[in-house]
Formats: sequence, structure tokens, C-alpha cells
Amino acid sequence: MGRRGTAVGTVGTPGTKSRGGHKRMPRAVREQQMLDAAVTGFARHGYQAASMDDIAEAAGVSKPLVYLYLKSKEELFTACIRRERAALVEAVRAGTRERGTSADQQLWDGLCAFFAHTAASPDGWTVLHRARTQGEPFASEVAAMRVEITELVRSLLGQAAQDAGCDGDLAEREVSGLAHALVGAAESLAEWANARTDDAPTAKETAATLMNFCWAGLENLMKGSRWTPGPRAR
Amino acid sequence: MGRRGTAVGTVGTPGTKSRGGHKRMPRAVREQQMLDAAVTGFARHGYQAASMDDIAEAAGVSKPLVYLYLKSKEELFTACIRRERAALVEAVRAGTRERGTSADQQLWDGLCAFFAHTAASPDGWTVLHRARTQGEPFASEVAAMRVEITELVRSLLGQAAQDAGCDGDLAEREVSGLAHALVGAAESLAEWANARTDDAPTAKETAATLMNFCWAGLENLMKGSRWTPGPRAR
Amino acid sequence: MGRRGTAVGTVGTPGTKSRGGHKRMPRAVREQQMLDAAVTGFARHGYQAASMDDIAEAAGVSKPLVYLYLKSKEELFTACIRRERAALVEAVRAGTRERGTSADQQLWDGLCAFFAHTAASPDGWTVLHRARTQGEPFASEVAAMRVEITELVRSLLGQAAQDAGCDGDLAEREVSGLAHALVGAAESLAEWANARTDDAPTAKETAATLMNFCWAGLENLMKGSRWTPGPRAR
Amino acid sequence: MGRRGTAVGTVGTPGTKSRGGHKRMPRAVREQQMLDAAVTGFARHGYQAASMDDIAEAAGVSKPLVYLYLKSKEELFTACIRRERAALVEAVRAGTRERGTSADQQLWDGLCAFFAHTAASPDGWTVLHRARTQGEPFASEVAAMRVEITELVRSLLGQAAQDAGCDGDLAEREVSGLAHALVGAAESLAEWANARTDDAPTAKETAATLMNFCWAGLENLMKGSRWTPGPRAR
DNA sequence: GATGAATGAGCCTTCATTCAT
DNA sequence: AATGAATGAAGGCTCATTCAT
Repeated sequence: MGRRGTAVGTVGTPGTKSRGGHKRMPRAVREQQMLDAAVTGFARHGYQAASMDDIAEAAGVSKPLVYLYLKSKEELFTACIRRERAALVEAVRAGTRERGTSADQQLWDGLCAFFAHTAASPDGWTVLHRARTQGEPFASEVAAMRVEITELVRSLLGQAAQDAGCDGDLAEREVSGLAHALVGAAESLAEWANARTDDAPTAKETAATLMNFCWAGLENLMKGSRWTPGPRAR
Repeated sequence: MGRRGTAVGTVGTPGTKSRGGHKRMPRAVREQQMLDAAVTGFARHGYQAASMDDIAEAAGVSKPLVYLYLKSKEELFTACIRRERAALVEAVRAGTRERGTSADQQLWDGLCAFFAHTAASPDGWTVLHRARTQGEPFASEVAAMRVEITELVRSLLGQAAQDAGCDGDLAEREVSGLAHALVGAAESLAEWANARTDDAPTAKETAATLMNFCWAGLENLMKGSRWTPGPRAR
Repeated sequence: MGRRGTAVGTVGTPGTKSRGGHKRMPRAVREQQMLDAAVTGFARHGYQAASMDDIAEAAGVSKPLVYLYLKSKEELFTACIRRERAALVEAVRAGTRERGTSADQQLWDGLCAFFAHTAASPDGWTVLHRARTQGEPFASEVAAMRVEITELVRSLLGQAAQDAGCDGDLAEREVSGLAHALVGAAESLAEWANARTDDAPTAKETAATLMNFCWAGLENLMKGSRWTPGPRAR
Repeated sequence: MGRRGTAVGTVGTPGTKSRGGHKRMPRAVREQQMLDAAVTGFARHGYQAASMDDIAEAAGVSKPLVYLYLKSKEELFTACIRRERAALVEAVRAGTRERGTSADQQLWDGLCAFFAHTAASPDGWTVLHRARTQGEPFASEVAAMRVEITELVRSLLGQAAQDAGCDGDLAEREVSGLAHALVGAAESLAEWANARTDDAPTAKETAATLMNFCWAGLENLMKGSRWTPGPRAR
């Protein structure tokens, strides 16, 4: 599933594994195999519970080789995060690439790309999601990704606001809050969608739900109209 | 043998910790102290990385006592989750107690209570948040809480839909998705708000941001009006 | 990190143990060293009281290596039992191998082999002896050995009975009881003989004592003659 | 079973246990209750595995009281051994008390008493049996009992030898060996008999088996006749 | 006479990491 | 390029034992 075939244990020429003959392979390939195994392992068990032994075995190599290429568990995990982060951001960027469309269309395209990617690569997504709660330095790495995405959203909202003739009414901090709300809602929906093994909604359905959820509100804000608590508010 | 210190290097700085000897205290009190220390520890390092040694020391007691009262690391963590879950749900429920107001007022009240509680008890919130990714049986415990809250939201939305004269148009699954989006957005905002050490928004400000974000959309849906991708959507 | 000793108070007398660094050795050899150390440790302190720390140290390796090769304390103990059991049974079998001699000669040969082996490998014998009272799954393992040996004795007695023309007079249960009595007597004598540090009887002397003790009775039984309590027996 | 009712947990007035009211009882009685619980616990789990917590709970008292009366786990176990030892030896002595009968009758009486006692008090017997393999100082205690019993047997054999007109032919050491063989056979049979939950032989049947096993040989020895290996003996 | 509260010490086990080949 | 052999450091858990009431 995930990506790039993570066949457990036997790589290349299956059945050869014993008898001293270790397949010589170019470094780059081996590294990707290791990262594949690591992503699966970390997704399945979390950072702490995943063991280097298991990862090495799943990658079909010996532990010293993992250390030779990736230095330490921490760096291995960081490498996983970085690879998956790049893949996700690239996917979303690719979805939004077409300029010249309206703001809601752009947002919709981005969300579709996001949900499609997380559905296609659930282990990668799980790693990113879990990494947020694994303390430093992993949280920063994911936070950086969040900023990247949030930036995308913010520029989109800001531009849309300008187009709508609403200049500067939205405070910097409010936009930031809205972007976080949007990202959080998207993450939560992605998890919810992935968890449904049967009857899973398509990426587009999920994206539509989210657009329905938030677009009207965002549009209002850009027009300067806002919700306020009724007079009874204590 | 009590104290007398046999271990070389452990003595030396007496007076550190809570004044040497072991204070006698009723069990209930000690248990709360332990839970306090545990919540802090688990929030800071996560379930796996937090060590029972550290928690015991932070609680000002010896490890065996922790085990005597709370049986195991797993049960200790579960106890933390349960305590914080109960506190959070109770806080939200208390905020929503007043009946007879409109749906948006009720949602607003609930969100205010939620953001106020997570801001007041950030470690408790972090524990709940992190527990979701720590595997069984913790995930279930938190999932149950999420269901509790989601249920609240769903009944609110459902009732509002009826009031708005829209009967049954919203599919079961769509409502579920919306509730998840709302909860995810709230969680994300809570984290964002708590992370700002200076210039932190108040609970009401955060709640207002979220209401602005989503209420218009929800209202539309209840009236049967929805967002759809433009004609160009591939 | 190798050695460098961080623990305060552990350094000081270098050269103790097998000369500092870790000698590389093939797995099979190391495993035997571990089993040797374990047999000694378990014989000396019993299963529960023997500590893996001590066993590892006595074997000249670190604890993790013991776990790497032998999985757990339970499996280590089981491995000891199995090794010693095989050695003992093989020794007795080898002693009885020559066929064609009379029953008493065969029994005598087996006993000589038994006492010679237990004298030559007292720790191994102690492990087997103690294992019987260490609960499952160890008791079964030793029980199986006892059955093996008891079977030997029973077939010998049965055959001798046939040769003596006594067919079937000895009830199944009585033969079983006799075999247990014989084995118990042998075990007790082995312990007694081993305990005498000076003036220890040779294996043959001990075997002779036992033959004197029981052979006449067994012979009588095979002839159908038995001891009965006098008329006064209440 | 065992003896003196070891009702688990509730003593005296059942149901009262909570509510502060701890039955005041004379020390001697409490001590016996503790010993009862301890004998059961040690028999069931062995010295190391039996925990003071469990014993105290089974005795229906708190741990400090056990320590107040019996000082330590070691002394508690020793006390158990001593009590059971005294009971067993007394039982055997009582069986042999009648003088004036022939040597085989006396031995028969003693064996009957032995098997009857071990069958009636299996936990007590198990404790004695297991204590032999629990290292010092317990082994000595049991060894002392063995000496006591072996002495009995020796004096019986010695006297019988004199009656049979065989003066001094039996070396000191040989008699000692024979006595050990007899005791070992008896122990093994006791265990074998107790292990059969159904179809268990009576004490007299077991005693008869043992008499058949050994009496002829002993009688021969007292007459100066012995078994010797055939000419082929290497 | 009796106990609830508390602890020092140690044990089994596992893990990330390295050295020598 | 790749690995079998090996270990320091810690972590979860339990136990015998003792104060203070």
C-alpha cells in the first residue's frame, strides 16, 4: 500500500537472504528501502515503540547498515518526516498550481489533493500526524510543514479578501487562527475518512463536506460580515 | 531500613525534595498528587517516554507507592485520561447547561467553555490529545470522549436543522463528518491558542474565530443550501 | 561505548574478569559457556534466587547477550534442564547398552553409570533434582526424564519377571511403585554420596549398596514370594 | 485439608473484617494461624515465590503483625519447617513405640505411620520436601530431621543385626547408606502416592510395596549374605 | 494488640548503539 | 558494501521490611 512496495524481509532476489550473499545495491536505493520500512514501522507503532531491530529486519538489511546510512533513530525518524512532508506539500501544491481561478476553486483543488494524498499514502500521513505529539525536534519539523500549508491558505484568503474589496479588516492574528482551524478540520476529516474501512468517502466527498463547513463563513468574513453572540451573552 | 542512605552519591544534598522523610497522608490525597504528577509527565514526554521513576519523584513519593495505588503504568495513564476526560466533558456540559437559547448561542457557550478549560488546564488537554496516538487501550478511552462531545454537537446540529425546517436532508454520514470537522478545528485552535505564550487570545476570542469560521456554513446546510464546485471542476 | 566504566565504584580493579574487552566468539561456543554458568548458578541458588546478572557475569558476558541467545530466564533454565537431562539419560543408556546379560547385571550397570555421572557432574544433577520442585513448566521436563528412566527400569523388571517364569503376577501399579522406590533410593544415595567431601564412596560402592538393598526383594517378587505383616498387624 | 482449617482471609467472625474491628486474640493462636497460612503458601509456591503479602492476607492479619511475631521471612519458614518436622517425627515415633516386636514389624509400623502422616498432611510434607532444595539454612533443618529418622532406622537395623547374630559385619558407612536409600525410597513413594489423585494407594499398601522392595535385602545383609556383580564385571 | 502508609533494593527485560571482521 | 557479535543504560515491576499512629 503506502508506496514503493515494502515487501517484508526479502528484497531483490527472494530466497537468497541466507548464505552470506547480501545483494549489493546503490546507496540511494537502499536508503529508500530503509525509509519505507521505517515509515511503516513508525506509523504502526509510534516513534518510541518502533524498534530499530524491527525496522532493519523489515528493510531486509542489518542494523549497522541502517546506522551507517542514517546515523541514529532520531535522524531516521526526521528523514521519514521530511520525505513525507515534501511529498504531501508537493501534492497539495500540484493541486493548486493552476492560477486564474477563483479563491474557492483554488481551495477546493487544494483540499481534494490533500485528501487524495492522505488516502493514498496512509502510513506517510500517520507518521506526520503522530510526529506532532512526539516532542522536539519532531514537532518543529511538522510545525514547519503546517506553517507551509497555513501560509498557502493565508495567501489564498488574503488575496481573496483583496479581490472582494475588503482591505485589511482581517487582523493578522485572525487570519492565522482561521488557517489553523481549517487545517485542523482537514486533518480531523482525513483521519475520520481513513478510519472508515468500508463505506469510505472519496476525496472529493470529504473535500465537499469541508467546503460546505467553512466556505460560507470565510466568504462572509472577507465581506466584513461576522457572527456575534446574541445580546444575552454574559 | 527507612532512610539511612546506603547508595553512594545519592545523599549529599538533603533538603532537596519535600524535606527528607516521608510525610504520612491519607490515600485519596496521595493519589491525586500522583495523578497530578503523572498528567504533567505524560503531557510533557508522552506515554512511552515518561518514566515511572520521574513521575514518582515529581509526586514526592517512592515508586512502589505509585504501584501500590495505581497498579501499573497503563492503569496510571488510563486514570489520568479518565480524570481529565471527566473534567473536560463536565466543563463543556456546564457551559451548555442553559436550555432555551438558540442553537448558535448553545454552540458558542460550549466552545467558550471548551477553550476556557483547555487554556486553564493545558497539561490535561495535552494528555487527552496525545493519548489518541498511543494505541489501545488509550485510544478507545479518548475516542469515547470524542464520541461524547461529537454526540453533543450532532444533537445540537440536528435540533437546529429541525428548527430551521430542514428535516432529514442532512445524511447521517454528512453530519458525522461535520461534527468531526468542528471538533478537529476546535482542537487545532486550542493548541494554537495555548502555544502563544504572549499575546494569547482569550477563550472568547478563540470561540468567536471558530464561530465565524463555521457557523454560516452550518446554517446554510441547515437551510438546504450548499457549496458546489464550479463548472470547471475536472 | 565498549567499556570506559561510568559507574562509580565499579572500576578500580581492572584485570578482574576475562581481561577487559569483549572477546569475539562463535555463537555456539558462547551458548555453551552461558549454559555452564547457568547450571552452576541454578544449582547453587535455585531457579528463583539465581539472578541473570550473576549468571551473565559468571559466563563472562553481558546480560543482553544472554537474552539475545537464550530469550528469557525461563528458556535458559529449560535449556539447562534439557542439556543435563540428555547427558544423564545418555550416560545411563550407554552403561546399559550391552545386551544379553542377566537382569541384575543390567541393573547394576545402569546404577554404576548413574552414580558415576552424578558424581562427575554434580551441578547438572542438582539442577535436575531442584527443577522438580520449581513448578511448571520445569517439573514436567524433569518428570519426563523420570518417566524415561522409570521406563527403563520397568522394562528391565518386567523382562526379568518373565525370565523367572512369573507371568503377570505383578500388578501394573505395583511395578510402577517399585520403580519409583528404586529411583528415589538412587537419588537419595547420589545426594548422600556427593555430600561426603572426604571419604566419598565410589560409584561402584554406592551401586553395590543399592543392589544389596533391593535386589533380593525384587527377585523374591519376581518369584511370587512376598513379605507380609505378621499376624499381630492391627 | 492440611490441618487446623486454613480458611482464606476471614478468621473468627466472618464478615466483620472491615470496620476497624480487629479480633483480639491470644498470641499463641494467632501464631498458629500464621503458620497454617505460611505452610500452605510455601507448599503451594515454594519459599521464594510465596510472598509475605499473600501469607499475611491468608492468615487474616496485617503484615506488620507477622513481622512482630515471626521476625522475618526466613524465620517464618524455619518455624514452619520445625513445626512440620516435629509433627512428622512424632507421628513416626508414635507408630514405632511398641517395643518387643520383631525388627520387620517395627519397620513396617514406622512406614505405615510415615505414609499415613504424609497423606494426611500433604502441605506439611511438601514444605519439608521442598525445603531440602532451598539452600541454607533450611536444608540443614531438614537434614537434621533426616538424621533423626535415619538414626531410628539405623538403630533398628543395628539391633536386628545383633538379634540375627551378625556382629559388626556391617560397616558404619554401609548402614548409613542403607538408611539413606530407605528414606529416599520412602520419600519418593510418598510423593508418588500423593500425586495420584484418584486410585491412590492406602498407606498400608504403600508401606507393603516398600517392605517388599527392601526387606529381603536387609535381612540378607544382616545374615552376612550379599549381592555381588557377576564374574563379567569389568 | 494491630495497622495503614511508605520505601530501599533488586530483578527481568529491552533498546539504541558500536566494534571487529 | 555489509554484518555477526557484543554492550551500557535504563525501565517497569515486586518484595521484604519498617515507621507512625
